Parts: sequence; structure tokens; C-alpha cells
Amino acid sequence: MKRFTLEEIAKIAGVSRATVSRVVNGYPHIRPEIRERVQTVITQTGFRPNALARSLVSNRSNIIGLIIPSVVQKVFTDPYFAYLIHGIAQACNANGLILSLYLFHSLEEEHNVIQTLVGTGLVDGMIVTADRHHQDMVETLLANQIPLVLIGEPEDRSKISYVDTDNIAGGYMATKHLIDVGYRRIGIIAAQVNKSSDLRLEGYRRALNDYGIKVDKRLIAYGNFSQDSGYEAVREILPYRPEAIFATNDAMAIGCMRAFKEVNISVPDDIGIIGYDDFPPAQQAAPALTTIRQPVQQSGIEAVELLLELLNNDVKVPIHRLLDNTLIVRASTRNGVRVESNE
Amino acid sequence: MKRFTLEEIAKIAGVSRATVSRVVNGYPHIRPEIRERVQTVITQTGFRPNALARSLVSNRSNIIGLIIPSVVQKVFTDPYFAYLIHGIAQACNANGLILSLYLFHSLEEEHNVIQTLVGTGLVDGMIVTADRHHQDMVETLLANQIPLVLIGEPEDRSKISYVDTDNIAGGYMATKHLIDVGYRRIGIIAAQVNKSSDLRLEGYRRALNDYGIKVDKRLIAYGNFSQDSGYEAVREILPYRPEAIFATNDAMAIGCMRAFKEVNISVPDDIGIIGYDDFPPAQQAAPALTTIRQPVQQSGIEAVELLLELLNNDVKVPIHRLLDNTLIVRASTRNGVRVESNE
DNA sequence: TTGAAAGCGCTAACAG
DNA sequence: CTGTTAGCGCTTTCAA
Repeated sequence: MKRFTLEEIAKIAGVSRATVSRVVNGYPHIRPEIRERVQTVITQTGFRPNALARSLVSNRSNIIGLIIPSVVQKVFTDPYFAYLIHGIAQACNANGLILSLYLFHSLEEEHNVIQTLVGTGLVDGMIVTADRHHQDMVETLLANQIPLVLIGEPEDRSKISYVDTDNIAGGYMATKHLIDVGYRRIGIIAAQVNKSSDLRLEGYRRALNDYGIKVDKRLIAYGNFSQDSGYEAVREILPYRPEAIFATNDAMAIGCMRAFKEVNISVPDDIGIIGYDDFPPAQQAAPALTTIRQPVQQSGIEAVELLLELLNNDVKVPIHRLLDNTLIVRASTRNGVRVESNE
Repeated sequence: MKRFTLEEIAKIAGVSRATVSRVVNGYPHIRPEIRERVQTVITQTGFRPNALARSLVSNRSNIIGLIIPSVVQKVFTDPYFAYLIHGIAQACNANGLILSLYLFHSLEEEHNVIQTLVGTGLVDGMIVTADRHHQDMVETLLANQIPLVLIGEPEDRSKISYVDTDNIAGGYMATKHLIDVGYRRIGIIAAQVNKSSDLRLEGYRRALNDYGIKVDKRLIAYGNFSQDSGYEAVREILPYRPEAIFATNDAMAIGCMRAFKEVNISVPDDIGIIGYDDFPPAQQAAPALTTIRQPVQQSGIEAVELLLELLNNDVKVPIHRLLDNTLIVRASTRNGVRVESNE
């Protein structure tokens, strides 16, 4: 299939290049018969305007970049990124955007690629998955005036737009649920040096405060979001006889359940447990895990749409978008204020 | 940081636009002092040539597309894709290519996106992960003369370039290992309607033939690459007393081991088992799984490099690149021709 | 409502 | 060795 240019289409249709351009772009004031004539030639030839030429004059490439400054292995195995990319790709397709993906295997590579990219005008904007170790890259992007949306709350919220799920509210919701169904001594397994987990922990604190329950430090332990770390961490808490545990992600919650099983503590009768994420393993756990569902895919969509707004109405102030989570009650927390077990 | 153009740099440096272009592109015959003067201005201004303008005139965007016509959820949870994308991204970074990612959530979306993309000259070429259900998309790409490299062997090998790991050799190698260490009645758990598995099965057949072992149909069963399916499938074979099982992926092999455990068959003494892939779960299995390691990341790299060759020396004949696998001996197959167990 | 012409920022002959 | 010039394919005034 030969590639045609505007010029050629114009000649075939016996009109000017400008006219063809107008029908291609849906400009309204064109004599119907002309429009039709041109249209016919376009379909017959299979003409598609050259994206590069278009971009050059319009100064918009319709390409956005997604930067994932993490270990590749981790990224593509973590359901979080699956949902996120799912949402981003979906929104790109819906808005006629091309998604370009930036993955790095070393900081040096990251630096080089970003440096050679920036300033070339290739991408209209960037989405960066938050990671506190890559502040300088974000600075570079910002310095080069590349519209930017972060996924996840950054350290410094003042100058960057981001979308995130509402982790404080989520942590609050999880803790409140435990309180609602009657648990009082509530432990938490948080994650070290992780902003999201920090915020969920903050929600936990606020909920306890609001319900007049004192925060007991001995009921707070830390893991690293892995199942094993949950298993380890909860054993530090167990001696202090918690009635329920809030793990700041599902994997750690499942690790907790493994620990309970080993010492014959039954869920949810002896102890309640709630996770966070609601990725597939939560449902498959036995008993099925009560958890907080994050709208991860939706945050991908929102990120693209926010970026689009940034591009279109050059807003200067950073915009922050927080998405609501949902409490998913399953079998790992007890039902109402029931006290006795079924067995 | 203001964006400069060649023209502006030229004016500042007191030379012509062409000269600046030449130093930017490393053209050799330039008076050193001029080169240096221009270079200085470039670094001072932070000038980067506009990628779009460059692409327009050179007719090369240096953007390649990666099309993954599968369910997004599956893709980003499967370690196979993690390694593959790892390799592709790495090769792109190394070769100054931009990677654009095409994910679809419906056939309609796939069709629309491909249609609007094709013919715009935005991408120089495409890498498509093989999937036998998307032949028409491949046809469209081909019809539009978009240089194409498939990952995995397609149904019709005649007209498309592809890279794959050598599945026949891998299947042969796995089977031969089982024979080498003394197993004779060797069963296989293959996967339905999967080209890779078919080829591995073919390797199994050839190995048995070469060693004078008759293929026994009762020792062949099929799963779908999931752990559960391996668990189910192997139970069909067990009544026929296999001495060893070759599962055409690790997940099914692990499913088999679960089945063995339930009926108290011990690995590797009562039965040997070998998997295929060597993704992390293989190592973590107990006993650790003997398996065939596929160079998946390397196939990503090779795919990019092959595409690059296609782009540069417009070769017309399809090129096929088969990568070698490695036998990884662990604890799930016995050692040498040892017969008695350790226990 | 349409065409002519300028120009987006760059590269690549072609002169000199 | 360097500058001039002519585009790459498109959009967009500006006239007509």
C-alpha cells in the first residue's frame, strides 16, 4: 500500500492542499460536494496524514511517556502495576494518545535516557510512578517544563500534580471496620519507608483516636509488603494479645494468617484480620480476606486525564486527585459485634 | 529552560544553521575551533534538536512499537513478559529507540488503534508478541509495510521474521536429561493449543525415538500452563506408572509435585520431574525443580536488534532467530543413574 | 468557501 | 570546510 501525501490527494481530487487538510480535520465550512469528493479519494487511497509532520507544526506529538523507575522484574510481577498500566493504556487509547514506556536497569541508564529525551519535544507529557529515590529525575523533567503527573503522593506535594488513592481514608476505613465489628485491641503491620503505608498508618491512628482507643506501640510492627515479612512482623505483636490486625497490604495479611495457623489461632474468631489492595490473592485466601479495595486502574485513567488537562489548559498550580477506596468485607473479620464462635 | 532551535544556536555562534547541524551530528570535516565554538553554545543553551523535525526529514522516528495482544491482567503478572519487556526496554535504551506500548482491552479497540496508527509513519517498526488469534492484525501491519518482528513462532513461518527460543531443542534436552539419569517410562504434561508446548512435545517425541523408547500415548496429558491444570493432568497419567514427568512449563510441574505429595510419591526417588522456563518459582519449589531455562530476556534484546537490521538493510526475506536454552539440574530429578534413595 | 504561501525545525545536496 | 537553498508533509493565516 503506497503512502500518499496531502499534496497528492489534493491533485487527485482537484483541490488545494489546504482543502484536503480541512476535510481531514473536520473543518466545517466546506462545500459538501467538495468534501465528499476529497473524502472519496482519501478512502480510496487509504491516505493517512503523516503524524510527524502534523506534530511538527502543531507542536504536539500526542505521545505521553510513562516512567517506571523501579526494578523491572518487580514491576511486571506486581498486580499493582498491571492494573495501573491497564488503566493508563485504556485512557491513552480512548484519547488517541501514544504511550511510550521508559524502563531502566540502572540509575545511569535512567539518567542518560532522560537527558537525551528531555528537550527534544518528543513527548507532550509524562506520568511517573512515585518513588522517593528519583527526585532528581523529577527535577530534570520539571526544569524542562515537561508536564508531569505523578502516581502516588510525593514527598513534596507543593509543586507537582499527582493522583493517588486516599490512603489515609483507606487506613481509617480499615481500622474503623475492625472497631465497628467489635475488636478493640487492634494491631497494625505497616511497611517501612513507604509513603502509602505511612498514610494508612496515619489513618489507623486517627480512627483509634476518634473512637477513644489508645494507640499501643507494642501493637505496631513493620514489614516490607512481602508475605514473609508479614509473617515475621505479626509474631512480634502476638505476645501482646491483639484482637485484630490491620496489615497495610494483602500480601502481609496473608503472611499473618500463615502465622496464626501455625499457632492455632483461628480467623476470624480468635483474631480478625484486614488487608489492603484487594488483588486476586485476597479472595483466594482461606478464609477470604476482608480488605480495602484500591481503584488502581482508575488512578491510571485519572492520571492520563489529568495530564491531558495540564496539556490543554496550561494550569500552573499543581493539582492533586485523591480516589476513594472501598471496604470489601469477607470472612477474615467477624460479622457485626458477634462474640461467640460458630464452632 | 528555554527551548532553542538550530537557527538560534547558529546565530549565537555566528555560523550557519547547516554547520550547527553538522556538529550536532558529528560530521567530521569541521574546523576544530568552529566545532568548539558551536559546542560551547550548545552546552550553554542546553540545546537539543527537535526530534519531530528530525524525524520528518529523515523519515525515521526511532520509535518502535510493542504490541501485546493479550489480556492485560495476564500479561503483567506473567514473569515471561516481565523478562521479555526487560530485554526489549534494555535494547531500546542501548540503541536510542523509544518504545511505545500497545495494549488492548477488546478486539475492537485493537482494530481501531492499529488502523489509526498504521500509515501515519509514527513508528519505524513493530514487535508483536505471538498469539495465534491475531493474524489479521499482523496482516494489516504487513500490508502497510511496517517492519515486523514476532516473538514466538507463528503459524505461518514463511513470510514473517521472528525470534523464539528453540522449543524443540528444549523439549529434547529435557527428555534426554530424564533418559540420561536413568528414567525410561517418561510422561509429559503438555499444553493445549499452544505452539511452544507443541514444539516441546515434538522435542520429547524425537528424544524418545532417538533413544529407542516407544512413545506411549497414555503417558501424554494436557493442561493449560496453570498449576492446577498440571495437578489435574498428571493424575490421568499416574495410573500408568511413569517413572518421570516432563511438564512443558514450571507451573504445571509444580502442580504435578502437589499431586505427588498427596499420594505420597516422593520426588525424585519415586518419580522424577522436570519443568520448563526456570522462572523464580522453580527454584523455590521443594524439592527445587530441575528445568529448562529459556533466555527470555535475551529474546527481547534479539527482537529489537533484528528489527533494527530489518530497518537498516531493508532485507526482504523473513529472518528467523532461534535461541538456545539451558538445562538447569536441581533436585527434582535424580542424579546420574542412582537407583536407591537416600532415606 | 477555497487557494496561495509561509513556516514548523531540521537535513542534505550543491556550490563555493 | 562552510553557507545557501530546497524541501520533509503538514497547518494556518491571509486574500480572494
